[in-house]
Amino acid sequence: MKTVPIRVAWLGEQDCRDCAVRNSALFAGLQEVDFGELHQPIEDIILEPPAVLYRIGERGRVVFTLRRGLVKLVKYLPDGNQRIVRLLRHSDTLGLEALLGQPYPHDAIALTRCEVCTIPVSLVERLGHEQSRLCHELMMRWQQALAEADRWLAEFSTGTARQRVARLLLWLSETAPGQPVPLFGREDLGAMLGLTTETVSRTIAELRRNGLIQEMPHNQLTLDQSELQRIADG
Amino acid sequence: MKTVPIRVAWLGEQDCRDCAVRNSALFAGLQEVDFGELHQPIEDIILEPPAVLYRIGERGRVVFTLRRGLVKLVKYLPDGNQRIVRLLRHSDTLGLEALLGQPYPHDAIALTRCEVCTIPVSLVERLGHEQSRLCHELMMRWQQALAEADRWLAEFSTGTARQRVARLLLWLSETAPGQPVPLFGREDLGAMLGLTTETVSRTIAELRRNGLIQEMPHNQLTLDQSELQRIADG
DNA sequence: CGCCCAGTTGAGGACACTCAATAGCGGTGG
DNA sequence: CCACCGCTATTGAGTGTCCTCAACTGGGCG
Repeated sequence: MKTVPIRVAWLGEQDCRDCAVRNSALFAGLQEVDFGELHQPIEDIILEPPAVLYRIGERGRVVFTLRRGLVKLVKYLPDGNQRIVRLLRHSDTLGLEALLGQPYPHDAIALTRCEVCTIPVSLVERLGHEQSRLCHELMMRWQQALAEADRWLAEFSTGTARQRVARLLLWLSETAPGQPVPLFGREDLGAMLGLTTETVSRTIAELRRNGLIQEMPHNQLTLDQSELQRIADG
Repeated sequence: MKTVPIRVAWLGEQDCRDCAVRNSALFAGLQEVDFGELHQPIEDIILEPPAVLYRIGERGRVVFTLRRGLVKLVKYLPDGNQRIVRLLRHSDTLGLEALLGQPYPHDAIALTRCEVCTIPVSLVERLGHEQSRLCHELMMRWQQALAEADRWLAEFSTGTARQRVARLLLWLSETAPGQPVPLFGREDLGAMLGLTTETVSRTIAELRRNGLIQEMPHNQLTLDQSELQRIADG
């Protein structure tokens, strides 16, 4: 059995050469010839929200690359409240802790429909011995995660409710500026921003009334980027 | 010239074999024999607050190991306000970004008198090619930094002012429970906790009135650990 | 149809922020 | 040695934002 509790669909083992995130994924640094090594079971699965990738405290034997979708990393406070410490998106890596034999430090839960590669730790270790480039690539991953963590602290836990919401919406639109962004439950939004669901609801309602955001089908939003940026900057 | 702007004292090159943080430092995983490689200029310097280790945007060619003291990592918001995203302490590593050729993403500023090892990136790279254990050690560093970052978000940017202050004081006493903890400027405390200086001042004054903390010489505090823990847990 | 859950909206109050004045502390210079 | 200055911490009053508790709405689904 794997550590992936909910497997909605299974795309089958597939060659990373064809991966859509080839250039930004973990094995991007490998030469073509190295892919001969990849006859390991790298599985590609699809998760429907709110599927659980892993639970806090579990010791997994796989790391994940997120090919599509959004995943939240959740911690729990002494009083039982949840706090979302980060979101992961396209080409981000999850569960690097498994490489160090450490238990996962969060719950990882899909916020949208996700496409995820599961890569056995044993494979990474084997390749890592010969491929110092893989080692470098892994460090890049960690560094990126750290930069995001710092950004979350600085942007999403600081300022007024309106500023935080605006910044989060802009963050969500970063990958594809101008495109509609998915909006999720008020409870999740609150846990990301350190606000209550009611405050988030009110703030979003106000942005909508002022025309800074517009509802689209499928819970998608179109943003007034410049105006939101003005709010975000205070 | 080095990237260290303020060098108050220089202890001279020294063999990492004798380092006080040998077992927890970056090169802990290396065998005795490997130290033959270490005829590189690993410098050991002392910084007085508020000395600057590095500035945001700089591209350094050294990583740092903190042997003694506290260092703050500072980001700046669009409105110019600062936000301290993390503190580093005994045996923590700074500036890992340099290993990836990236600019430092924060200002790193000494909060207390600090003793710091500066390790040239070139040295780490050279050793890393042969020593996969060093690679592993580096990943541990990154993971630890990430765990701390998440913790800061969850603990110090959530809850009431009293809870945040209590958690920060407990965090400061973690390395040496029961020992007095250093207290720094209200402005820094505010930037760590996402509060104003006045609120921090009021909160600390109240804790003092209630006997949960006691002033000591040299800006040191003794804590009522259990009672503070009760507050921290809400 | 009616339940259930998520989102919205409202009223009231608590908490933290703002602005402002005061107090304490260390350094400097007369 | 003391007076003065500058800086930080403290304290106060008033305001605003966000939280709490509660009622209401609306869509999805059995």
